Amino acid sequence: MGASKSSYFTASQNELARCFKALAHPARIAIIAHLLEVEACVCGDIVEKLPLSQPTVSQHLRELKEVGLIKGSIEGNRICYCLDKTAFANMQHYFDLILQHKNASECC
Amino acid sequence: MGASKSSYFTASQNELARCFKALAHPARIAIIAHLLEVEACVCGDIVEKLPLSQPTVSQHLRELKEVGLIKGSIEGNRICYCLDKTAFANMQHYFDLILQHKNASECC
DNA sequence: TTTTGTTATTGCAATATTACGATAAAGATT
DNA sequence: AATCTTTATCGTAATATTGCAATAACAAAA
Repeated sequence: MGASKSSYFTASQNELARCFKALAHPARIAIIAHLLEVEACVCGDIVEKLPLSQPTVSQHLRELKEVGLIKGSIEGNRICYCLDKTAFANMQHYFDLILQHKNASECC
Repeated sequence: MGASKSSYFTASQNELARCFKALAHPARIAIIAHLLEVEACVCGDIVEKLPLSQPTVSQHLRELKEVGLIKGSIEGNRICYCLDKTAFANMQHYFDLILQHKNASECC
């Protein structure tokens, strides 16, 4: 019955899926787009930009942070978030591997 | 309430999230890995390789097909699946854009 | 035509995600 | 200290995903 048999797959397959899952919501795509554009990346700014409540944004930020796509540093009262491009580079590598793979896969 | 306010976001944000969602499960990562390795890409082969039932694999294949990451062609009785590398190239472009973006984002 | 083989679909139970009000936590301000 | 500001967490309702048995659909084989 139901939901996620992650123990059946390899660690790297689970990890990769976990990273993609972090990107699998438009709000988190929007957060990333915003962090890419602005210099000041205070959490409150993101809440204002998105049509979502503060707790919901905070939850999305946590999911992005948990897979390492963003970092947050405490600045007194506030928290400054920004992208960690290393994590994005790691994910890009997955597509490199697929696209560089020479096979006859285009059989259909 | 709950679950998905996709109407609040742009079409491209929703589309991108939808593609990432297709990759957000280890079984689908495993299917892609298998299609990359083998020449013969008959559906039944995938079912044998994965620790999941035939209906479950069929459902995962449909999700991959719906976002264009794989294609399926009918071969008499069977269906031959393979990767569509164009779709992967499109997704890779997202990471290109982020990584090429010159900003002071590393503020944390 | 009946049977067999292969894949898709349906229906449903278990689990996960999403969203937010309420509230907690903690630094800043008065 | 009391209050304000900012962010995180808890609790919970609504919705989505996952997995599979049962079954349908359909071509191939007998």
